[in-house]
Amino acid sequence: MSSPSASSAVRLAAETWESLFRSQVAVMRKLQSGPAFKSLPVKEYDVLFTLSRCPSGQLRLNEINDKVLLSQSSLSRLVDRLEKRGLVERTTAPDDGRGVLLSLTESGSELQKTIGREHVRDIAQLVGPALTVEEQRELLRLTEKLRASVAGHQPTHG
Amino acid sequence: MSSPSASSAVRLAAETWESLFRSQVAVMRKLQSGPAFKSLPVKEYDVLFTLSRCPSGQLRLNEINDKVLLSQSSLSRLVDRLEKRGLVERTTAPDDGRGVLLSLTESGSELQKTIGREHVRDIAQLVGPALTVEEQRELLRLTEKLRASVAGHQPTHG
DNA sequence: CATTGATACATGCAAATGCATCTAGTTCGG
DNA sequence: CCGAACTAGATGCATTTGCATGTATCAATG
Repeated sequence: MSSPSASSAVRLAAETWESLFRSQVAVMRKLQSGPAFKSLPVKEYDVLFTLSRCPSGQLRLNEINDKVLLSQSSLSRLVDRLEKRGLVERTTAPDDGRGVLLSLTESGSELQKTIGREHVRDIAQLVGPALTVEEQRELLRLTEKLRASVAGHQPTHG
Repeated sequence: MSSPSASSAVRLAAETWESLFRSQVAVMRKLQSGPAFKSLPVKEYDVLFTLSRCPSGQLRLNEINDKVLLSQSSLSRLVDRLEKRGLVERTTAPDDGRGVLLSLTESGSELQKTIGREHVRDIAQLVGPALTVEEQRELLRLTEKLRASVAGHQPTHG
């Protein structure tokens, strides 16, 4: 806790997070202002996307909640909206009566694909020119490592 | 536009962004749930922080708006709240009567420092164990490069 | 310097969000 | 089996957000 470089280690971590955060803001701002998200807000698309990547095609609400930066109640209501538009379906979880399984409808799957294609192009246009392929691979590796480490951590506040 | 690996380049960019985004969500979720932000929401702290880093101590609202993921109107009202709490001050820009310069009050500066100290510790606790110093330096470099590239880009939609 | 268009920020209003709480289903100790 | 503690998700309500628009200032053009 008191090595010669303890404070510089703390500073480096803070600067790294700050830079990661600002780059996320910059990219996200561009992406969400694009025409891909005129028909559906990014956060709602993100739920459709998450469902589309899931092998079983179904996810519990709390699993989805881990992936998006929304409170439980906000996600519940976001899903209300998606359901009202006929893009997803709620089902009671078979093994746990409290749980809700969410799945894409045909229409939801189609909309996800349509937006997804455009979205992926937008991403490539932003990230492609910014970083070499090698740099992208490294950024992918580092952020994945960071996410994995953070996901498996206790708060430890105090 | 049609090299053999065009589609895999697109996929890599998309996966890289996805990973960056999810890691940001995971870290942010931990950070904002900590006790550091009981007294002030993260977004409001972020404005205080941004002002505290600024050499002149003053920033235009539109400059701040570039750094945070908020609409212009939401930032305007967020600043209302900060002003009402006596943490910042609005001044008309001397060289441009339309503009508003924002600066920290003494009280705002103190609160920023108090929260900031705790916040930086939390960050170090999350990022420090996740990545080596070398990896953090590389992540810092890559995200900074990405941000700089994206900031200087036209939308190019269509 | 009048006019037209653009830029910076504020505001009305509807929609989204989060906190606290509620309901229902599950788990565990006896 | 029963009841207490726990978990998943829904809901009431106040706050926050964004879109559209308003107001004031600036810049460009004739």
